Amino acid sequence: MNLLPQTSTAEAPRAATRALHKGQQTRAAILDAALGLASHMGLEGLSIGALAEVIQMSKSGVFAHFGSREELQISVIREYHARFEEEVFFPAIKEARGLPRLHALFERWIRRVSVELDSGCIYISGAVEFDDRPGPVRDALASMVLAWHAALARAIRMAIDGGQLRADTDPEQMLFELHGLILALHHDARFLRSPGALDRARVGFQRTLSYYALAEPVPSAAARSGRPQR
Amino acid sequence: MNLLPQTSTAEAPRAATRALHKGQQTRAAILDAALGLASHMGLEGLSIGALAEVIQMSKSGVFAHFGSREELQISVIREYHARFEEEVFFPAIKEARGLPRLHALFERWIRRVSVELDSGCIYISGAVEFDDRPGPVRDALASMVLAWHAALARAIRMAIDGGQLRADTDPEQMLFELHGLILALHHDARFLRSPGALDRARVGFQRTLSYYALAEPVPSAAARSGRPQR
DNA sequence: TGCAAAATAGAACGACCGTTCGATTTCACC
DNA sequence: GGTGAAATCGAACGGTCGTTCTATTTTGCA
Repeated sequence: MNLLPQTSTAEAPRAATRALHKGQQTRAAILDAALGLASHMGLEGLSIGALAEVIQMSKSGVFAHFGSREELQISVIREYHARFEEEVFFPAIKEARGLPRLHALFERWIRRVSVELDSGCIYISGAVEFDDRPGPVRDALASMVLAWHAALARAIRMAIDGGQLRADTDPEQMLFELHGLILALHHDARFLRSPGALDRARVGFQRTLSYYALAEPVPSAAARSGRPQR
Repeated sequence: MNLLPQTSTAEAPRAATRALHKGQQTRAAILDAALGLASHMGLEGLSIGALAEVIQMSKSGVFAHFGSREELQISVIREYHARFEEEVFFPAIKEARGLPRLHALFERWIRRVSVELDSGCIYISGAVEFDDRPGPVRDALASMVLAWHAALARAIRMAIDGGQLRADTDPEQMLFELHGLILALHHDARFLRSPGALDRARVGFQRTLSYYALAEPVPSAAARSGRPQR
């Protein structure tokens, strides 16, 4: 059973048996604060000065742990990835293959995105911030997102193989639509503060499922009356 | 027939009959460049210095036209709104009520979002940038987005009244799902640079339509086998 | 053509940014 | 308990930011 990519928190000491050295535990504290800060201000809005103030450390003290702002951003992405795995992926993977697992993945994904307290989804905000900005940060972000999408596609494919979804289901297409529900949820809940968004995402999930679980291929009936203009 | 909110470019001169005074045409040129810049760097990344360089003017010269950066951002939002109206809303509203109009709205919306040359959608990037930041910029953005959503909901409602969509269709729910397709398209096309995204959005639209145009209420059949964990 | 008004330029401001460097403190281990 | 290494600090750097002033140029109209 394959997981998302390597979870190891970057460069762990060779002898990882001993308790955390001082440096690593403050580094963890910094990352924790950075994660909260980045989810509010975005990865681009994350500044070392503001971070130092939250942590109650000197700017240079914080800086020394990462060597550059870019490396800090990447570390934040990796930390988010690790938490995402722990809160969404690992619990859901324990469910039985097929629809139960797919449902668990979606339901936990929904909750991760719609928490309003802290932590807007860095995958989503990062995708918008870096869609025009090549570089290592974008690469790190993209690889994490792609890994997560691949995990979802795998779950969909298992439901197909198990006969719970139509055999002609295109996993990428279905994933596209489910991902859309998540993004709409994020938009309506976080930006518009629309209270019903969470349930709309759930309804959309059931509606999508009800289609791909159907027997006959495509009820193309009345849908084709609205045609494109060219 | 109601349009999106007032289109008037902010404060036009009382005697608007005459040709544009010098100030207004440079203001228009500035806004044009600002729009291009903001769609690449985001509204928060839009800086007066960079803008002045593009326009080949002094920083203070640019600044004088808006009085503050915030007012510049709001002006950019209004300008984007006007262009969005012109490229998406007005042409589509000429189509016959019901599915043809709804389809035209969606198709033009899709194209507006997926152009890769310039102009990422400011509605989408702005929503992510300002979902945690109250203030006049966020308010302006939200009111434009809500107006656009209201226009779409109206089009959906007309299709229901015309008998082209099921009578029990929830317009807000259907809008939520269509909006999700747009957001997924924006994500996959712009961030992941996935080439098939445009067609996936179109397929998703037809699939959504095929459901809401169906006769019987809900084929709840096999869809309920995956249950939430609480 | 001349003149008030509008538009633009240029320099300067305080603030924050990421980063560097050398001094100093704190830690881990023999 | 001492000692070398690791962690942290504080000051300073060059740069960009939005904004404010005061000149200077350009415009529109009598």
